[in-house]
Order: sequence, then C-alpha cells, then structure tokens
Amino acid sequence: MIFSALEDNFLDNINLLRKVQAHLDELRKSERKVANYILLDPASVLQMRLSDLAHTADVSEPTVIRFCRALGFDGFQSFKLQLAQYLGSSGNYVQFSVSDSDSVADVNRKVFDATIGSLLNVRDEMDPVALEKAIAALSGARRVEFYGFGASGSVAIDAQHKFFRLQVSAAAYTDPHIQHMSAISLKEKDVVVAISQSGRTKALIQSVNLAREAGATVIGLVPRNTPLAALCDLPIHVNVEEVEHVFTPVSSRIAHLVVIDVLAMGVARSSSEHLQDHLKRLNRSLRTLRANNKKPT
Amino acid sequence: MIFSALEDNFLDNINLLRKVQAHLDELRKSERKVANYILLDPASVLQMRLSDLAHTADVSEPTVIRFCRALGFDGFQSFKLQLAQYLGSSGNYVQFSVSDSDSVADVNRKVFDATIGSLLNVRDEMDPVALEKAIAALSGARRVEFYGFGASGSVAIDAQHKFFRLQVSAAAYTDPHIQHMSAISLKEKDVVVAISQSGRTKALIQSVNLAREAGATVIGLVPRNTPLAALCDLPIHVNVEEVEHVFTPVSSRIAHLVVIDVLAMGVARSSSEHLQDHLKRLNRSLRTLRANNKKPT
DNA sequence: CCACAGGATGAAATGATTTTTCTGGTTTAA
DNA sequence: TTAAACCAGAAAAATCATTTCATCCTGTGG
Repeated sequence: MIFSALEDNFLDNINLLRKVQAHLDELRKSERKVANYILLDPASVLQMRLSDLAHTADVSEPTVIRFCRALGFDGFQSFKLQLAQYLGSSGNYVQFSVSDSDSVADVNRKVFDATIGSLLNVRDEMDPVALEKAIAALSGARRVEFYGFGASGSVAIDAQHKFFRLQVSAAAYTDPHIQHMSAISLKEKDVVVAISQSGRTKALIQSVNLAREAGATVIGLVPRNTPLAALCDLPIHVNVEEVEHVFTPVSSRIAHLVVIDVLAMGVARSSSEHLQDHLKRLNRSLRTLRANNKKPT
Repeated sequence: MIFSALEDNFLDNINLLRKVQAHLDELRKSERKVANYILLDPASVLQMRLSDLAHTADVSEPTVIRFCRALGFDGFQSFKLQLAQYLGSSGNYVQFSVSDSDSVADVNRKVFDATIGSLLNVRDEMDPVALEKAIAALSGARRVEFYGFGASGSVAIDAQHKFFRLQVSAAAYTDPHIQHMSAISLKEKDVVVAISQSGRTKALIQSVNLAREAGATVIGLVPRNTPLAALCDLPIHVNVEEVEHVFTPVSSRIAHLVVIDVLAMGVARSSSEHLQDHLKRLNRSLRTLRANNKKPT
C-alpha cells in the first residue's frame, strides 16, 4: 500500500494519462467509462464541465467525481487542473513541417518545439537499467572510444570532450579506417560507444564487430530493432521518430547529446572527490583563455 | 485595434505571463494589483479560488473577473486553465543539481528537464529580426565558415555538416591557427559564424577581428553583453544561465545546435526547388551506406 | 470651491456547477 | 434464497463564479 502510494506520487508529476491507464483495473465499471473517454480525447475534457463529461461518458456526475477521487485528486476541478498542466507540458510539442507562409519567428518556434518534443519522448522511453549498466561499464573502463559518422560524428567528438573532462581516457573516431584500426587494438577493459541515428551504418557495424572480437564492451546509442542494436552489449535505445522530409530538422543527434550528458553525469557522480577537485581546477585554467568584460579595442 | 488583436492571439499560445505583462498598462489600477500578484507567484494561483485570489490581491471578486476579461478570457476558470497549461509547459523544467541520493532514472530526468528548460528559455529570448538578417546573409553567402573551440568546436562541425547538405560551401575550423589563416583570406560575400559559450574566448575574438577586416560578415552565436557579441555584425544572443557547478550539464551547446537548425531551416526555405531535389538525391545516396534490416551474421 | 459626470470599485444577489447525501438496485457469498 | 456489501444515480445541498447595482472616487467645468 505504501509502495503504491509512493508510485502514484511519482507518476503524478510525470504522466497523468499513464497514471489513468495504470489505475484502469482498480476502477469500478462505470468509472472506467470515464477513464476510457479521457484517454481517448484528453484535450476535450478541458473545455467540459463536470456534467458535460458525465454525459459524454454516459455516467452520472457523482461517478465522475468518484473517478477523480480514486486517482487521488480532491475533485473534478483539481483533476482538470492537473490534466491541463500535463497537456501543457507534453501536448504542445509536436511534429510539424515548415510551410512557406511561416515567418522566421514561426520557424524558430517550430524547430525548437519539435526538438523539445523529441527530447520529451526520448526521456520517457529511456531505460534506466540500460543506463545504469552503461554507466557502470564507463566508470570502470580503462579507455573509452566514441564511434560515429556524419552527424553522429560530431556527437562522438562532443562526447570525447565531455569524458576528457572527467579524466576518462577518451577518443573519438569518425573515420572508418581509423575506427577499424583502433577497434582491433582494444582490450577487455575498454569500452566503445557506437553512435548511430540509423542503426544500420555498414562501416560502424564492422567497427563494432571488430571491437567485440577484441574483447571490448560496446555501448550503442542506436534506434531500437536495428542491426546495430542487436549487436551491442549494452544497447541504449534512442528512438526519435523523424518524419522523412527534407524540411524536418534532425533532432536525433540532439537526443544523443543529451543521453551522453546523462551518461557523463552518471560517471561523474560515481567517481571520487578527487575528480571534483580536478574539474574545479580545469574550470579555472580555462578562464585564462578568455578575455575579460572590457570592450575589445 | 486589429493589429493588437492579432498580437494578442499570437502571445496567447506562447507565454501567458508575458501577455499579462504586456497588458499591464491598459489595466485599471486595482486590476493591476491582480496582475502583479499573478506575476509574482503564478503557481500559487492554481490552488486558489476566485475569492482567495481576490483577497490575496486585496481587491474584490468582480475585479478579478474583470481582469480575466480584460485579457480576453471568458472568466476566471478559463484563465486558470490557461495558466495551468502555461505553467505545465514551462514551469517544470528548472535548474537543478544532482544529488548523491538520486537514482539513475532521476539523473536522466533531471538532465533532460534541465536541457528542455534551457531550450524553452532560449526559444523565448530569440530575436526574430536578428535571425532573419542572419538567414539572409547565409543565403547570399559565397562561402560560410564556422568557428568554435572546445564544445563549440563540435557545434561548428555539426553546423558545417548541416550546411553542406544545403549545397552551401561550408567549412568548420576548430584550430586557432587555421581559423586565422582562413579568416584573412575571406572576401566580402563570405560569412563567418562564430560560436562561443563564453563570448570571451581570446582566440575567437582575434579570428573574428581578422574576418571583419577581410570584409566578411560575422554572425555570432554568443551570450548577450560579451566582447564577442559587441564585435559581430549580426549577433544572435543565446543566453543559457548555467549555474557554475561541476554537476550541472552544459546545455548551451545544445541550444546552439538548435539555433543552427533554425538557421539551416531558414536557408533551406529561402532556396530553390533545385535544392530540394538535391536533398532528395542526397538521402537516397546515403542509403547505400546502410545495411538492411536483416540481423547481421 | 462646488457640483456633477464618468468611470472604477465592491457588497450583495444571482446563477451556475460541483459535491454530498441518500435511496434503489445489483451482484456476491453463505 | 437471502443477507451483506457494493455500486450507481436522483436530488438536495453546498460551493463557487458571475452579474447587478449602488457607492465611491476622480477629475472637470462652472
């Protein structure tokens, strides 16, 4: 009972609809009608009064209230407010395409919102267990190499950057030959992070195979159900449904970057205070490369 | 009058609080009390009834209603719902710091949310006019070069990538010497995009100076009020307030990437159908580098 | 300096909507 | 088959938002 209460609380702020779904089977029959309608068209509920919803779901008004109470809310109003917040947080950021009539401000908004939408999706789809394993592997690694081509190449470089700062011996290779050469020289305590938006890049598959043969652990930032996902020791699934359209921005590389952030944060956390000292010193030394606030002459 | 109505409509779905702010001076004195309280602590309003808010703001209940109407809402309820949606969309994603007691799932959530929060901020702070000018400059450019160091280096590389696809002659330099050499060889129709998280990197300032002397147009993705911002022809301000803490992820580079996406989208839009053909062919040719769905042997 | 017009404000009445109570019906288990 | 528990809705009650209207300012012209 306590556990379920905690869980409720956890879900509360995350995903109301998921919570409704989860409670479906502990609801009474007619309350379930309400739940089903809400799941069907949550947005429309916002404009409704209690009696509207009751009528639409074909139940009486007290039933709707009992439904709200069953989910832990004070009443209908309080439920509606939560719903509004939830819809506000996830409803707005949708796939889109830019049309010619859009102003630059529109384009700006759409690109940002699409990116945010992707991030929200990826965030909720993330598998904490896979992350945990990956963080453990990275923390214990003797050496970490990041492989990627094209847009994922710059993700790899960025990742190298991040892990450098954590005093992890890191490299990023975006050239297939070098990748292969490096892969065959890996040892057991080494970790490879393979980054791919398609999950099917031939050269990368080959690098991963070589790395595994050499005994290294391979973490993959790849879409689910792809050849690369099947090949990695520790696949981290990053699924960004991208409409295949020239005017759709590619936000999957951004999702990848954020996942790298999560991994880096995890590694940093699991490391010693010694590292934190190091990071402070690093920040200080970077400052000498900067000009101060005076207008340059 | 029509214009203002349009503008209202525009702001409606974007940022309720900003809308309240904008209407401040056309409100009556006591209505303004309501507005001020709401701006002060919007979240608390959600739990309040009409009479609570009236009492807290030290006005009568009809006044609160008149305030809501003045903003174009049906009444108090409808205002509260909008507010809930707005707070849901931007309120949740706040700065944070990871603590030792956090689970990996928590870390994941926090890192994503912080990133999303930054993006929302940057999105709303973006100056469409600056963007428009930058897009115009890029569209007309003979050659585009991206300069950046460190984390901004990988942003530069990513940008080059993106613009390559648009058949723009693009280069990315992350080495100061090469930057300088390239900068002095630029011509008038060339464009440099200088990317910096700090806005004060000495070497980058120098490169920008050289590029300007050579006659090139310099676009800057830089924080406001920094030496680099002052130096660029077309500064695009990207302000990510980052708490200076080792365990805070650096999300400004992600904001930069999204801004690059916006620029690329803008350039793509303003270009010919010929380009769109090109992009389709490009996608097809990339496909040959990929394995198909069969499990690799 | 006063009187008056006009708008701004709040008290109280009104009306809408939510919530509670209670009763009739239905299932379940002995 | 019957009692017990449970479920659902009608109607009453309570709550809360909205409207009406009277009052109070504020500023202006006499």
